[in-house]
Amino acid sequence: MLETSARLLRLLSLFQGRRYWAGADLAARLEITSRTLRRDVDKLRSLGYPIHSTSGAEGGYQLGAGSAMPPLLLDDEEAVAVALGLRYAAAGAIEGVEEASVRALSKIEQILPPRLGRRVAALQAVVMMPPHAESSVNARTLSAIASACRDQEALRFRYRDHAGAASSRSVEPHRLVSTGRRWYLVAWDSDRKDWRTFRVDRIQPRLTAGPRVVPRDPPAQDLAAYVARGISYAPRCRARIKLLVAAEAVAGRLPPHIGLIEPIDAHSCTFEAGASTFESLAMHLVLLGVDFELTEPAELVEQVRLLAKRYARATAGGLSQRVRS
Amino acid sequence: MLETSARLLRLLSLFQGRRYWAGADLAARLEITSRTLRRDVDKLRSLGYPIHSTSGAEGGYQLGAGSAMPPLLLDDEEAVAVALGLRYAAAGAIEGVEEASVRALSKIEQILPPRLGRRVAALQAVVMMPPHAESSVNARTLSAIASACRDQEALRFRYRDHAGAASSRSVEPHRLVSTGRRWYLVAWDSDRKDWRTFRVDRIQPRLTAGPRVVPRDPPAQDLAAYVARGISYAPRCRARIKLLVAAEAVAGRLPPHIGLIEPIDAHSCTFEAGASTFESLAMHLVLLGVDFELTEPAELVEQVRLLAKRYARATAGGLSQRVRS
DNA sequence: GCCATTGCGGACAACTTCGGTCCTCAATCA
DNA sequence: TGATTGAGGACCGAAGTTGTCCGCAATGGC
Repeated sequence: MLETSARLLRLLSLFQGRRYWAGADLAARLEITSRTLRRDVDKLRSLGYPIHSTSGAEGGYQLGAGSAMPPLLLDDEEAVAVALGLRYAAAGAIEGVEEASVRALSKIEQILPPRLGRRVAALQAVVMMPPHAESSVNARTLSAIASACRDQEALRFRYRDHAGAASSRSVEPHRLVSTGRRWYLVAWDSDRKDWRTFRVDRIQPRLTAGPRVVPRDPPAQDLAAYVARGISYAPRCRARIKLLVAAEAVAGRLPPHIGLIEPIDAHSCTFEAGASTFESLAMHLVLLGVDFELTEPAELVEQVRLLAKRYARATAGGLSQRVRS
Repeated sequence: MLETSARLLRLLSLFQGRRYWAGADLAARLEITSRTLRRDVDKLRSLGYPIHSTSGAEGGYQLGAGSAMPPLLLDDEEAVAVALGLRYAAAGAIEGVEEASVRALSKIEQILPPRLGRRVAALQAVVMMPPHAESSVNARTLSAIASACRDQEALRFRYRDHAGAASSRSVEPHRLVSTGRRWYLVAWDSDRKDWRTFRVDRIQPRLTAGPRVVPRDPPAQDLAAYVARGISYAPRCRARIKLLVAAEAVAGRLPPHIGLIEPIDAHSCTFEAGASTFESLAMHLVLLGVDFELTEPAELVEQVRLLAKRYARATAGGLSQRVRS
């Protein structure tokens, strides 16, 4: 039933536009009887979307926050805003989500209607990059490379190596890696027949998209570590923290370039971490969301205290979670 | 058919994760025969999603950019990145999309699973606001107010007026308006029984959400103009530009606070615009996407030339639009 | 030019679902 | 208590779904 599918999508979209809906209103909007509406609501529920309802006068339906992310239905303006926000985040303005931003960006740019793409480009042209992006990376370049990685397309670009010498490269891109300060592309160099790591800010991609290639086995399991070794990146601030949970419980909960988790026993482990500032180190610690013991260094202790306060303030002003007043 | 709807969504999500898919792969993923896959593809097509396909060896399917925005299917990481990027954009970092950002933000925060909401809050606590946000507005406050407007909920907050005197307000929020420099809330003050305009950066919202209220007629049709009058906001840079299209053709194509469109005749009109810098004025001009005549002021002319160049550069490095290499 | 590969889509049949109608029940609030 | 609103069972005709089988068309390597 094509019409049913479309209607479910419309129903979701209505719920994203407004929180509360009376059953009669929804039924009228969708041009169905209220019985069918109830059935549709049931369908959404059985698809995993938590729709609360209340009886009586002033009753109605409301979509709550579930355990999984429902599809986001954006109008044109909103899509442009999201694309711009992601470009910002991907450029390094928001530490900790760079890789996810690029992934989301390549998703949205792939399906963004051309007329909206033009608006994004126009707005982007005037927007300044975040001040602390060390070597500003073109969001479009990032997104293009990310797409090539995802779609397994060969890529040709001009590259300026650390000595300043320019060369033309032809590669099979494998993955983008962000060290938190810079972007790197791990790719198989077709000419040199070996894996290479490229700094993205030194890449000038060609317009032409290459043919599809079969994916190769990556040069290392932990690409973040592979890149880190290759570029001898030495974070200024380091610390060893004892976490009061099992190693498995935190594995994969934080970007891998942040630090190493090593088990001590069944309910504690060591977190060896490095970052460019104690502030960001403290943040990642808080992000882990587990109990830990921390005595030194003093700077980190202080930062964690500061963060705890900020975090409290930030959450104190939050949205209420009530179902109904 | 519930399963069919869910499968269509999964199919869309697969397409957003990778561009090219062989029919057999898709069918295997969805555990259906290739015939059913073709039927599903047809369904998506008839729902308006442009899915291209190619025959022959190495053939396959690919989702292109259509004329409408398909639902965005994000994983957890990506959702967090989007929420953070939007908070950034809403805070004024990206001129021109503030209102859309807030709308998208309140959409996504409403359905964001709580565990992701915590991550957003944690990351947000460490992220600095954009440097040029004149009076920094808490993204959470903005999002809370936007939700209240959308859901027609009464709102109580503490307000510090321009003299610095604090008061407690109880309002029926109507709409958020961004002048490009600051956020304002247009609301019906329940105590004073009149419309009021509040500067959002002076609002300290209460946690408790109020009861739902029936929407009132707004105090003016053009709320942006209403707010602008109320705050006597005088942009430093002004210009009158002759646009070579009918007034109707551009109406509603740009944020209303930017300027006024007045018809001259059937194929031209006057654009009276103001902005804080000639640069942003030039941007909005380019954004209109129509032919125009511009001779003065000289600063604006220069900015438009600069912008045209930048715009060209920005689009020159773009993603290719090919269907297949 | 041949041939393998891959997508296209019609036809069919067994089966499932859909959606309107009609009904009773339960919760909520004035 | 009564009005309002959601919940959901029963029924039934109409409509959609899916796998199977088929021949056709486009593409690219040999």
